[in-house]
Amino acid sequence: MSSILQLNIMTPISPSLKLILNLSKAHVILSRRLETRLSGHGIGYTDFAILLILHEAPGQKLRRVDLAEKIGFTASGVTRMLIPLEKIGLVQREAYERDARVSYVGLTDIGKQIFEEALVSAEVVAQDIFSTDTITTAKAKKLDAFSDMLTELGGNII
Amino acid sequence: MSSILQLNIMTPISPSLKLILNLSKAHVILSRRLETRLSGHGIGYTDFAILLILHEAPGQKLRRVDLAEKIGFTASGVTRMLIPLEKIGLVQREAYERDARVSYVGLTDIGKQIFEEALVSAEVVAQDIFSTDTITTAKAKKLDAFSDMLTELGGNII
DNA sequence: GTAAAATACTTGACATGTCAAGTATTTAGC
DNA sequence: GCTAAATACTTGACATGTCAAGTATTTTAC
Repeated sequence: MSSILQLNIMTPISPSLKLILNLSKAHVILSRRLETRLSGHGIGYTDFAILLILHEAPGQKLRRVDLAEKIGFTASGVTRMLIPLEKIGLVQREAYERDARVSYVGLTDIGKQIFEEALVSAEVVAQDIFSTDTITTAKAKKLDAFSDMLTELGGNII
Repeated sequence: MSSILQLNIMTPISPSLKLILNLSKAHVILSRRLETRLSGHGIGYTDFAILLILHEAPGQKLRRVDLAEKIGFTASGVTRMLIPLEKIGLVQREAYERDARVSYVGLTDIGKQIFEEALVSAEVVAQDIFSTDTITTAKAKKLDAFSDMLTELGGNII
């Protein structure tokens, strides 16, 4: 530091690393926006994701370990997240007779109803975010390429 | 439910909503991967992001409120995250004589050194993630478009 | 068949944030 | 210039996860 004017001459941050950091921030911004809207239905962003995954699953139920893999949590995290959802009756535990280690999580009728109501709100937010007003330079066509990239990066919830 | 075979006939999840959920999962996967590598430098993923933002800031310092906006946290979150970083001497608090409400956070010499070492590790992970092996269909050329989209979605850390 | 390894899940201790409220200081409006 | 509003930051209480370790059950390998 011989110079008083500290110019940032070397900023060797690669585009790849920038992308990862920017993706994290985008997640924070977007999830917060959905969270706000979903709170009107009494559930959070993660709760919504869990309900959605169960809703799309065959028989609307899943092994906890598979749910964990889908949503990107640890098994422990799934156990923790499901506790309040079971308590308010949106999901229920189902034993698996062929393997006593396994317990399935299934969507209840109430859970399905709450999810479908919340989905409407979530879609409003999503459409708002991706309205052509806000997304200008990157056109709607590019959404597919964007989604493909996300999937390759591990983002394959649904 | 009159049918025994429960077909999922209606799955009206829009591409926009899917994209948001997949983006969140991608964040979890990617940040976990970086976190693992950064732990060897004694810092976490968020710590790294904070150090990076400060490193790129003019004078390598920032008001806490501006740091919060950059990283996408609440002001409270920034206060909390900075406590351990101050304690181990990677950042330091700097008073602002023109406004007593404000306190700047600046990178220390040690903080700069640790960051630059951690950056090497982070870049290795980033290059690995975006190596053409893993990213096949979406080519490296598309990274720019992807980054543009992220920026429009609020992902503008750097 | 049985011991060892693997798998599914839970739990205690803790990290990393948020939200609502509070303090201190500055700015704006009259 | 003085009061009210806005801004910057912190703090207590809490939510949402992780990690390491533990339990129970099943599978593998000999």
